[in-house]
Amino acid sequence: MTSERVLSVEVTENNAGSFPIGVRILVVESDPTCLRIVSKMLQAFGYEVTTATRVTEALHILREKEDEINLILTETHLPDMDQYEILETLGELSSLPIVVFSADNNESAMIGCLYKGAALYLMKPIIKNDVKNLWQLTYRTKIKTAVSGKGSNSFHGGSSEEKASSVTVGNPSSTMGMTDQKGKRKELEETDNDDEDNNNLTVPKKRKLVWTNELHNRFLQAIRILGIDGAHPKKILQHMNVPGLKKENVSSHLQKYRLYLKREQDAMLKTMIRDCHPPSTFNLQGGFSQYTNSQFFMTASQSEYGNNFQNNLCSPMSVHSLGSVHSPSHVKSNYNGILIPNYGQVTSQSKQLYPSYPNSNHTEIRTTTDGNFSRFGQKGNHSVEEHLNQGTTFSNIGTHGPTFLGNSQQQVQFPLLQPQPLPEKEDESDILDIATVEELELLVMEKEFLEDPNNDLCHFYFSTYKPFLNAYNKALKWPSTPKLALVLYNMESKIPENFESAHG
DNA sequence: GGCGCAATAT
DNA sequence: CATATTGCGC
Repeated sequence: MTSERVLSVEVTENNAGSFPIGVRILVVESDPTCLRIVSKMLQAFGYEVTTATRVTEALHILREKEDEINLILTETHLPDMDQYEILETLGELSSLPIVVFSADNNESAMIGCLYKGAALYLMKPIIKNDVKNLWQLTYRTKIKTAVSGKGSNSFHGGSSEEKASSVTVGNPSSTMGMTDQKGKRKELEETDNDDEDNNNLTVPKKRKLVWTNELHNRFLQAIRILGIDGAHPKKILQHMNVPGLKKENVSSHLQKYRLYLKREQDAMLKTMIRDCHPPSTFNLQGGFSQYTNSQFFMTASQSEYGNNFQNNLCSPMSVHSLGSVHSPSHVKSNYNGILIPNYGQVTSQSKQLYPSYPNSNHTEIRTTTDGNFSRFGQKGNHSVEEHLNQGTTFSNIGTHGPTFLGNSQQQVQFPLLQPQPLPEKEDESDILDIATVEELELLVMEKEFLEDPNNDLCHFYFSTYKPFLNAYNKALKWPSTPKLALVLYNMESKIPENFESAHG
């Protein structure tokens, strides 16, 4: 066992590297919960996911549109087929790399699968690092198969949008042609290329870039590093270091981002003017300035819905994304006992991201009344419950080079809760089993730090704290609002009696 | 030539 | 709808 973990190359330093755009993975797993979690995990890394619960279904999908799939990730214990048979059948039908995952930890099963053609054997529970670099398997396959077509530099790159077909206009990069072969091969093929034997088991003709959480996180991170002055598309692109990403993508996103910020800010100012309650707790600039790093903490009183909350200093968009960066050790409680980490802030000592919009702000929760921006940086999930954010840090932004399969270093590890007894069945109870503010606070922190699929405890949250999750998800609709405060607000009716006294 | 911005296209 | 593309002024 563990051999697959050992097998992984551990590319120490440049772990940030690149990550997949437009890589679609077919996940075959009969257990819906597991399927969901794995899917989510994959999506968090920017993969696109197609799911199947049966082998037959998977076969169907492959027959229909194998060319849209880049990799198969399958459980080994499926109801309709024997484990090795699965591999054989899938292998016959498609030439896609097959990665299996299973709870089987016996060596023979593993070896058997590998022998039967699996490219990789992952053990359940799957963790973040297991899937992080799966795209590289597709890359390998691609190269192998692409050789026939174009010789050397046909790097469809696990990267993104193929400009492949269509293309209304002439061509963007005809001039440069294939000059780029160095460090970052961001450009893809020219418009006219693989005609003859179009090996379409490469990346499909996904042309529109989807700004996933991960992608957006990188975007934000880059901006944060660069500061307002350097936050231009070109630089951002460099810092993001995502293969396949083009400057135009960044520009476009940046444009949207700024627009968003502006609207946020406007709304904020309006509400400030309307009822200018001076910030009761402390003054933003002053209050925050002591923390120059990425850890801010804000106080939030759960008493008032309206105007007691401090807003984030920076991009509301970053609320979700940056959440994962802080270390809980910094979190202290005070005031009402509630202190939550603030996400997104304007770090970069002294320089603010968007000076034109005063960052000092204290506003109401309802800065954006309808929460229509809540989605920024969010993957396009619909059901509220699906809103699980991916926490990821990018400690080594700026380093280049591809990473390899492997679970190298863990970023920030949070000491956390002991595995709780997990009620087998879904607890539909509306009553939260939370006695103190500290517990709740912990829960919020833990959720943010640990919902990270990296941690198995996410199961725990799913099934146990449904009311909390609901409230939390509701809270996400207001990006610039301290989450905990909203969670509290939303849970108001469900907070146990002793709740108040706990922090009184 | 890059950038920001707005309009327009997809 | 989110993203891409284009055109214009800087």
